[in-house]
Amino acid sequence: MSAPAEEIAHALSRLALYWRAAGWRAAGAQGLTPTQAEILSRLAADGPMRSGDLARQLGVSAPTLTDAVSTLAAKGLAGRQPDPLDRRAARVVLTPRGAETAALLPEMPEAIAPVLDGLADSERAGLLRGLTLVIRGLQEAGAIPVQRMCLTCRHFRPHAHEDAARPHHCAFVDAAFGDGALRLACADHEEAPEEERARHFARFAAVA
Amino acid sequence: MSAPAEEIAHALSRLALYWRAAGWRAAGAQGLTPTQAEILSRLAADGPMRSGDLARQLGVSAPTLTDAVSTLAAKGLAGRQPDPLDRRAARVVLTPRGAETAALLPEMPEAIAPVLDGLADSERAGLLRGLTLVIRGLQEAGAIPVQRMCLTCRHFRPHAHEDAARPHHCAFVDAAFGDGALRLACADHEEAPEEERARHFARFAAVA
DNA sequence: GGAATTATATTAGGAATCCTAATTAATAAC
DNA sequence: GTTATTAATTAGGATTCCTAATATAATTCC
Repeated sequence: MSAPAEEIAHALSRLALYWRAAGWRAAGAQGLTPTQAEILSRLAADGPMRSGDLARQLGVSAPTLTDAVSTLAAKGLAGRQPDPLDRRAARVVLTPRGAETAALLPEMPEAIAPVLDGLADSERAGLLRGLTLVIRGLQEAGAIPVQRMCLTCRHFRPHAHEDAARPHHCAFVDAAFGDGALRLACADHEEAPEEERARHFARFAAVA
Repeated sequence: MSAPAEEIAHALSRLALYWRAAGWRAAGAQGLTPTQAEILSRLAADGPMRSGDLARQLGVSAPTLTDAVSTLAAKGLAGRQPDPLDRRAARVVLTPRGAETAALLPEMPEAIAPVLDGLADSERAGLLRGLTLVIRGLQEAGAIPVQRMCLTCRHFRPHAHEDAARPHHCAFVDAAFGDGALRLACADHEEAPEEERARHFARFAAVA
């Protein structure tokens, strides 16, 4: 009855198709494919990364990632460095030109920005909250890699305040915030221990 | 300040990557690629369709769609029929084996169902509402094709009731419903005229 | 009615994605 | 020290996906 799970999946499916198609257009403007563009963006945001980590984050196999990095290397946008800690591993790094190109890539598809800006604050906050819960659930299930999000951070204090608009607290910046300010890739993230993560998640999800 | 548009885009981006990767696994179980699986699913749900419409719905170019249909035809899962109304056009149809295969494809990635089911009713409703608004916005911008969703349906009456839990009304089934029951691909959908669509959309979005 | 335009789909050509399976090399376990 | 295990690449091949060009049919404009 009140089970719109299929409709939500339907909606996510449509958006995933759109995202992919928009990725071709945006990346194509820089002479790249979506996978190449995504690699450049990740490296620009997070610094050099091991090949395997990139593959996991993009959800592709290791050989696919190797292919894409080789192509980027041939274009002079990325390179490989041996990892000093593990000589089996290779760290993928941006070249200066790769960093320049990454800076030209849009953060999101062109058409989506005005749509999101057109939503009411409460709509955006609710949407972000729901998406965050879904991502956290998929992480919990091992379906996607853990990211630097509030829900796994040791600085996160869900529902620490009475204020309904800003119930959560970030111990790092020592400030209250609401669902609208939830982060998915915070620079100050520090992974909380398993037990604490589970406790925070339960508390966050319970108070609907 | 309360502008989590970037975070929402971030979340959608992660989910799009996951969706694509999950699509490879699910389709692969039937010996298909994600594009092929998507074509079978669409045909199974909506009946024979013109090649161009399929390409638009999947967000790929016409030649890509032609490729995929040719591959499906070689596998004995789909075929082409000339369109009696327009002899330039070709309608893509499922073979019996194609219909059987389509029935085996999961509605959503395996890991997502328990996650969505684990959300509170209000979370699911809020998430669906937000996603519906985003999709409608992208349709309005011409970025994705219009679908058979409540927000474009002539039977839809947004906020026709006082009941906060079920404020909307569907004139087709003559029943009240809430955000959680919003449909994205309703079999009884009938496209409303432009003016009515805009009016409904404004009313739906305004009452947050 | 006939010519020009537009729309639908396919073909051509080629780069890149993406997979699984097999290989090489380095680390970890025993 | 030998045996797993792990990281990454190579090998091989089907498919995706693009743009540009082509054939055909429908539509529009005189």
